[in-house]
Amino acid sequence: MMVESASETIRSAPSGQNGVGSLSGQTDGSSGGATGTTASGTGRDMTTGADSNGEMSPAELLHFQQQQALQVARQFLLQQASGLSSPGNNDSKQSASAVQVPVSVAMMSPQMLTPQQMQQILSPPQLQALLQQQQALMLQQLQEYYKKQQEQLHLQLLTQQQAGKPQPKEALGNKQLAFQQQLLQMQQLQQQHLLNLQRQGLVSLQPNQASGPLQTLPQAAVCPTDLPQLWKGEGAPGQPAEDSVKQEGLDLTGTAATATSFAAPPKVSPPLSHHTLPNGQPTVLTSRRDSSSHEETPGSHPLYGHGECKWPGCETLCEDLGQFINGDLLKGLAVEGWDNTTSRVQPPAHLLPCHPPQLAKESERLQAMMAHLHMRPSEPKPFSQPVTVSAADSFPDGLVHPPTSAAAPVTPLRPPGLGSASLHGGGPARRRSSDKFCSPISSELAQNHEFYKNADVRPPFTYASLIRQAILETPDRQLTLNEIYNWFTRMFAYFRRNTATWKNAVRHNLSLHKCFVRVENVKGAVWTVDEQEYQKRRPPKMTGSPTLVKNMISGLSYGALNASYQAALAESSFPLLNSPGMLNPGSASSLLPLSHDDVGAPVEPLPSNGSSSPPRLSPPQYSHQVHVKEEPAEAEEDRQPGPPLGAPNPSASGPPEDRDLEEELPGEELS
DNA sequence: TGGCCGATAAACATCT
DNA sequence: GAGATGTTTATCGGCC
Repeated sequence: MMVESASETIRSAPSGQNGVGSLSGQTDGSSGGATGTTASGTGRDMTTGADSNGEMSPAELLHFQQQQALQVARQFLLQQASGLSSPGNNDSKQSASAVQVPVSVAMMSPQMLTPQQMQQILSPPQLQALLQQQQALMLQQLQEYYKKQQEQLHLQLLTQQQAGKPQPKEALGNKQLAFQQQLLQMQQLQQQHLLNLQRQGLVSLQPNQASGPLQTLPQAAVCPTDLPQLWKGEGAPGQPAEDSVKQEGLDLTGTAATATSFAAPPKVSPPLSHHTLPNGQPTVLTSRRDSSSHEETPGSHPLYGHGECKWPGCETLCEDLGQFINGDLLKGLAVEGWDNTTSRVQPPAHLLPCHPPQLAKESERLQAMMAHLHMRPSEPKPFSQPVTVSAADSFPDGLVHPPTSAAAPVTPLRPPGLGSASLHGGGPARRRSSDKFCSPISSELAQNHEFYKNADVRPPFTYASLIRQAILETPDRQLTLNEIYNWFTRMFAYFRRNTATWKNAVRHNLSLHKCFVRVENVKGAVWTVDEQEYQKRRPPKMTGSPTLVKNMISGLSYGALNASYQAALAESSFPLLNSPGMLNPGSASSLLPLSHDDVGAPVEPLPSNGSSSPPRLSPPQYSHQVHVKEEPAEAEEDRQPGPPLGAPNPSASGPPEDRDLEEELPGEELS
């Protein structure tokens, strides 16, 4: 009964995944209307956007940039996937449950790789790096675009002034309105993009950031561009943030929470109002069209509705549209200090500040968003998750809650670089070949240490692998049971709960597998690893399996690409990649001998593979591991005295030798 | 379909 | 006696 219920609990996780799929499908469907039909839909948006101002609208520019970046990313991923996805890969099996397509990436370019595949292939740091590059590029081009846009506006104004024909206020207001709409759209699209990234777990959002207006972040946030400077310009002189207290639709938490309900946007709110677009979902684009229609409709204005200005945070009461345009809307210019008589050739940001506090707020938001995208690895990152039905119900914020407080497995994310099976709530570790062959535990842990540390995701490794990793990470190559427990809880958020279950499993594995040797120490009993036994227990039948061979080879090539890509990304000063846990040679070297624990064993039975040394490993080490199983016991006993790294520990290296003889010597204990 | 492997649960023994 | 530790068995699911 207990087993049954437990199994049900485990099986409920995949259903949760299906929930993701269904919800994502929903969202995808809704987004498909606006952006899912990238080819045609974008084109429509582009036309509408171009209709209004005769140029590329911010929406389409943003869209275009996203697609460009994703296209590059996908091309890169395709190269990897071509090697990774073997015919027998689990993709086919995933397809049933992988119907879900997370919104943001898929909506931009549904062709080629799916976001899941991206997540499978790329580790979170890589994905984050990719996204950050994408964001940086996007922002840069947006910045250029707005520069041009503002310069054009300014030039037009100057021309009109010099011609002595002051532009009618209404025309000016319309011009400015169009630009403000574009600004809003850009912000909304960015938020939408960010939200979608959060849903996919590609970007984390700290609760404080989510709930708290992003303006609390320092101004000197890691901003790849000087866009905030441009935005602030001289027209937005450090407005007090108190004026921007009202955080309505743009609040990311709210957007996440209302993600499921946005499909039915309020009908009464103006399209560009943040009330209307609580989560910046693709309705932004739809609303763009709506806004165009609004502009065409006399007596209506996207920023005006229900007798008040719909500019976020303004809500100035206006009796009619004319009063709104001539009064509230243009008042912003006067407030800002715009002087039609002066010929200022200043950054045209001052054209915008109809409501300077709001502009400052929005600019701060943007800053915060960009700063958020440059999150530091050291920060506790409650990795966001794809919104599942159950998770969305229980965790409206869409974030992974602290594992210690999590009452139920959340399994928010696909463990990086691994198959979707790793997502199965209780079953990821049940995968055998794929995770072992394609994802060396040590390198995986080295790359995604922060991920597993903070995300309540079950590591896709067997208990034996984890125990071994824990033991081998120590200088002495030995750990007490309690220390192993501590390592588990320290390294994995997942193991901070259900302690009885996994601790029992740990003990079970320690006792069950011969590779774990119990040694009586002065401090008590410690556990060590018998590498030979560990390698022995590896399934040797892989030799004849072309699929596994291909997987393995693909994994190696992936490692090469991964390394090169990480190196390339490292140049972009991506913090995660420079974090000690990522590419730190020291930590990497300490883990290096272990990194092929899962790869080396499968590789080793392949005679021809000996030449193709894994890129991530130094040839000597690799060959060393290869010999572990092939060499006779006496040869490996020659190696035994010295662990791959660290000082040889007599107590650690001794027992394995005894353990090797254990099968013949019943009395296995040394003591 | 069966075997293998890993996860999980549980019972039991031993030790502190 | 309680808890931690260690061993063993049984069952189930995933994968090949």
